[in-house]
Order: sequence, then C-alpha cells, then structure tokens
Amino acid sequence: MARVVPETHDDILAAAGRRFALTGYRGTSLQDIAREVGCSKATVLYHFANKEAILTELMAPAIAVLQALDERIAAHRGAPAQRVAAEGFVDLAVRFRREIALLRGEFPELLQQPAFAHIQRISERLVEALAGQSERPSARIAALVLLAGISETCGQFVDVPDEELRCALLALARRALEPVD
Amino acid sequence: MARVVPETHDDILAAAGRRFALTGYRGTSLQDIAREVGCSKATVLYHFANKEAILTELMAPAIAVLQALDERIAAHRGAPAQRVAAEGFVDLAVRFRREIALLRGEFPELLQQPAFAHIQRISERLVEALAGQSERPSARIAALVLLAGISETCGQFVDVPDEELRCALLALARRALEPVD
DNA sequence: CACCGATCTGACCGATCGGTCAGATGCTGA
DNA sequence: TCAGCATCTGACCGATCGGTCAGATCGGTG
Repeated sequence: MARVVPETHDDILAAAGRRFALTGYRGTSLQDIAREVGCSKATVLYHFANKEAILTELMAPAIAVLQALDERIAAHRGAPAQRVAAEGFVDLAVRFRREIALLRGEFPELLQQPAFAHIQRISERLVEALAGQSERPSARIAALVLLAGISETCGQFVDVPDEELRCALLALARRALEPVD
Repeated sequence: MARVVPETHDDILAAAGRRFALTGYRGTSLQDIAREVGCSKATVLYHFANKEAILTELMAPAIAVLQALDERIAAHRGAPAQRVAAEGFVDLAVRFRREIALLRGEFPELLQQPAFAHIQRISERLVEALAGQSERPSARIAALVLLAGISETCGQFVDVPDEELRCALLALARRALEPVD
C-alpha cells in the first residue's frame, strides 16, 4: 500500500477518540482503532509506543487545563477557593466533555496507572476545595457526588450547547455545594 | 481433595463480591475468584453457569428493590413522584452501596448486556421522575448528575453510618433537584 | 458391598489481547 | 541513479480470558 498521508498519526488519534468514546478505553482494542483508520495494528504501534500513549496524548490538553486550575485554586482560600474550583471545574467539564467521556467510568482504574498518578492528587485537592475545606462529611459527600456526577455524565450532553450546559452545571453546583463556614 | 463444605456456592459469591469491589467486574477473572475461595476455576463454573451469573445473583436483591421503587414511582405524578424517586433512590444507594460499588463505573457497558436491559429502562424512568418530568435540559442534567454521582460514589462511604449518609444524600438531592413546575 | 449423584479438578480449547519484528514499499536528496 | 529514510505490513509471540470436559473422589443409600 502506498504511503497515503503523513497525517496518519492524527488520523489514529481521531479514530481512537471516536472508539474510546463509544466503547471506553478498555473496551477498545488496537485492532478496533486500526480498522477504523483503515491501516494495520502494526501501523498504530509504529506511530504510538503503546496503547496508553494514545490515551495520554488524547488527554494531554485536558490535563494541562486541569493542572492550571489546580494552581489557580491553590492561590485562594475559603469561599473564593470554592468558587474558583466550581467554576473552573464546570468550565473544564464542558470544554473537554468529549475527552472526559472517553474514560467512561474507567477513571478509578486508569488513574491508578503511574502516568496518571498526579491527576489523582489533583482530584483530591479539587474535592477538598469544592467541599470548602470543611471536615463535615456532608460537605465532602456533596463535593464528591458533584465531581463524579459531572465527570460521568457531561459526555452525554453533546447535543446541548456549551453555554447552556455551563450555566446549568454551574447553577447545579451552586445549589448542591454547602457554603463555607 | 475432600468435599469441604456444601457452602461453596456462597463462598464463591462472597469472594466474587470482595474481588469485584476491589477491581471491578471486568478487572476480576474467574481465576481470581477461585484463588480467593481456594478452589479451582472449574469449581466456580460448576456452581455458576458463567461469570455473568455470579454478577446477577450478587445484584439480585438490589435489583428487586429497584424494581419495587420503579412501581412505586409509577403510582405517583408530579412533585410526589419526584419525592418518592429521590427518597427511594437515596435509600437504595445507601442500603446497597456495596453492591453498587461492585460495578465501579462499569454501569454503561454492563447495562447493555441483555440480562440488564430492563434496568436500563428503569434508570431512564428514574431520571425522568427526578427531573420532575420537566422538558428543561437543566432539570434533566441535574437529575442525571445526581443519579450518576451517587451511584459512582456511594460505595466509597463505607465508613459513614447509614443514617448519616442517608441524611446527607437526601439533603443534597433536595438542594440539587429543581422543583417541579 | 455396590452403586449413584453431587462435588471438584487438571488439562485443554478457541478467542482475543497488547506488543514485536523482519521485511516490503515508495519518497527524497545527493 | 541509488542509498537512505520514513512508513507500513503480515506473521508471529506469550499471556490471559471465559468456558468445556472427562474423570477422580467423596458421602449417602439400597
């Protein structure tokens, strides 16, 4: 077969994104991705070191924004920190809902992989900020339910315009989260 | 080896519950379960027709309660339906948080298996009821986020007493859900 | 005692997984 | 023209998966 295009790398990335969104990371084989691109599995592994490398490259932009949010939260205390966390996370979820959807409930296991270890810690700090650094279990519960719920579902609202989704989620967050002491 | 006990069936069920809770359904092999029980994989498959049968038997009590809740919701309209749905679901999540945790974010895929097809439909009706049968996207979004968030996280609160968890979740639900028109 | 059915096992099966490798192909620059 | 390089492939690998099967081993029963 002729060398079709030098954009195979991006084709693979796009195809992987589509497949992951449909059947999840675990539920998508390299063969599936290759079939969608129209190349061999070996070609996929020529452009990417391994399967995980595809996922990390796919998630890189979202992770960068998440890290930036983490730093912004750290620069605040109390109520402002909670507000920054809520607005920042909702914004992130809306903008990257497709990327987040790729994980389709595979967060727990995928996050335990070394490549995502720091994401785990950022998530914990995010929950703390959303809970307003409160020790009350009810505050932590509300924060965790909100975080997990948005992460799990935002990918299902592809048909809702960004701005409408952002407003709805932000209003929900304001209602759901307990005010700081 | 001698016939140790006739309770092997229950031993397998308990071991599977422990393993599923740790590594999820997909992440647990029949070999893992057999190792935990201290028997062969063939023995596991002697007591259960297949892997899915273990899961369905493990989930049976929770599913029965979910179906009962579905019928109770159907007997109401408007605000009472929403209240019954919220209280019923929170109660279910608290009581069966361990069983729900087994699925560890594998809901989407597992629910697509034929054995769980009707659960899918019940979930949809539950979301509708929580949204107060409203057409507003924001109402549906709030209901879905709450449902998914509680399902995903309730298994993490094993250390929180039932009554405290129920109160916190119910208060959260009341704040998060939009009132019916 | 002989027999039977429940229980349990090791060996095995086909399928699929992520990943490797030697080599084919075609473009490019000297 | 031709060497060199990037690209791509089929064939193959070891591991693991869920599941099957013939047969071993027991307790209870007549």
